[in-house]
Amino acid sequence: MSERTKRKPGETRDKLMNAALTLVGKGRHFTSLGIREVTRQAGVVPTSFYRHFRNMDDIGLQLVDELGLVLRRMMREARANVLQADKLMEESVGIFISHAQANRSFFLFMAQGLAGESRAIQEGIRSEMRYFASELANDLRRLKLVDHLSDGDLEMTCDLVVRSVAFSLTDLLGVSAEDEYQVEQIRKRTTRFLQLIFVGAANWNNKRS
Amino acid sequence: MSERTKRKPGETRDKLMNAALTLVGKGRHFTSLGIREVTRQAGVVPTSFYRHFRNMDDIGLQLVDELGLVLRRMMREARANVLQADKLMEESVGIFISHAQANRSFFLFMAQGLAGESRAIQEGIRSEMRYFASELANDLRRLKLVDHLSDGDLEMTCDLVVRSVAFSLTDLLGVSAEDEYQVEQIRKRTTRFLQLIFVGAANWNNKRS
DNA sequence: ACACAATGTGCACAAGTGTACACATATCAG
DNA sequence: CTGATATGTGTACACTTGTGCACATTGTGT
Repeated sequence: MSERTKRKPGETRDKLMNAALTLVGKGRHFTSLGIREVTRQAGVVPTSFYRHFRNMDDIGLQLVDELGLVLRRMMREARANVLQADKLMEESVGIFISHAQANRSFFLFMAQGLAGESRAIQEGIRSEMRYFASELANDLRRLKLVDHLSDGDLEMTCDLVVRSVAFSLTDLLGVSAEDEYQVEQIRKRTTRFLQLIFVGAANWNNKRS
Repeated sequence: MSERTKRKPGETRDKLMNAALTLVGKGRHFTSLGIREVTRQAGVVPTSFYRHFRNMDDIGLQLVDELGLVLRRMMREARANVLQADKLMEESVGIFISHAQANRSFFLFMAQGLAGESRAIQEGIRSEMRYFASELANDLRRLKLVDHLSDGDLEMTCDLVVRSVAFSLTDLLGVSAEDEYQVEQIRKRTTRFLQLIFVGAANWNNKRS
């Protein structure tokens, strides 16, 4: 009946995760964050941390899960907006860039985690990327754009696409979102990368065997 | 005239840089290393650090320079060994993998630095990669393998190649060098990535306009 | 309404950290 | 050889860190 409860369940938990993300967004590296630092940023007493997480690795893993949600949202939007095949890559790259900017901290966290020091987090992020690549392969097959490729080759192509885009991420996160010129450069280059890859995929079978 | 001096110039400096590298090799992330930790590993008193470096970023930058040397050595070996064009990619990937394993710590440091928290180190590594890509472009042009590509397109292709290989690095560094099966998988996949890219490059002009 | 579990707080402490300062020793130029 | 300079060492201090413990507050199922 209490109209407004002073303490919602999981409130501090969210505050802590947001705090960690905020610090990452400010340029700190996740691996170098400490428990006290995070709780301070969250405006919470240090010991509260242990009510929700065992250690920093733990909070990292939970951030990976949330990262998964962000990626799914992005995929959903891409599927909804990319209708005609000819603009496929420009559109996709555009959607990717706008999501990366809207969730800057999340993507920073992702880029860091790929070479982070926690094997578990690393594996988590890698797994998200694999999932993303396989969904991409499904979509492409459904659109009948790549009938000439074997399943294995299609998977490889999508893997390379996802990697290339992920690498562009580090370019993108290195420039401020306001620097429109630089962002535009990155957009163009990433798009061309993808086009190059798909030209390769289109002519793949001719070469092999 | 002293046959053996007890203290060689720059000896501690090297010990410190090796110590930092060793710690990175052991799985620690460079950004999370502290001055005391490094000096301890080097078997040196903490204050000695300041005789050679201003702070951790400084030592990181000097490591980037040494990384440059490692990369040059690798390029030289590649140029010497890759003679016939048909085996070009297998050979190159092989050389890359063996160098990456021989200098594991250096390449770990490189992979970490790409998303590290020091803008300067990040920029340094990025610059090494650009240099590498442009040298690759020179070599390819010299071998007359890519006459149909404009300078810009060739540069882009090489950029994508370098990025893909760099990303494979994170795969490679994630498995132990003794796990031959996994290493072989990575070798195959990376080679196929490069082949795909070059098939794309070979058919690039047909597509564009 | 009540007891219990979940969550938040304050305090404490040992350990580790960056770095300043004064001093010792080695190397080198003249 | 002699001083100057570069390099290494020991001590010290103010802070920060992770985390254990006892206690306060809140939310929930019955």
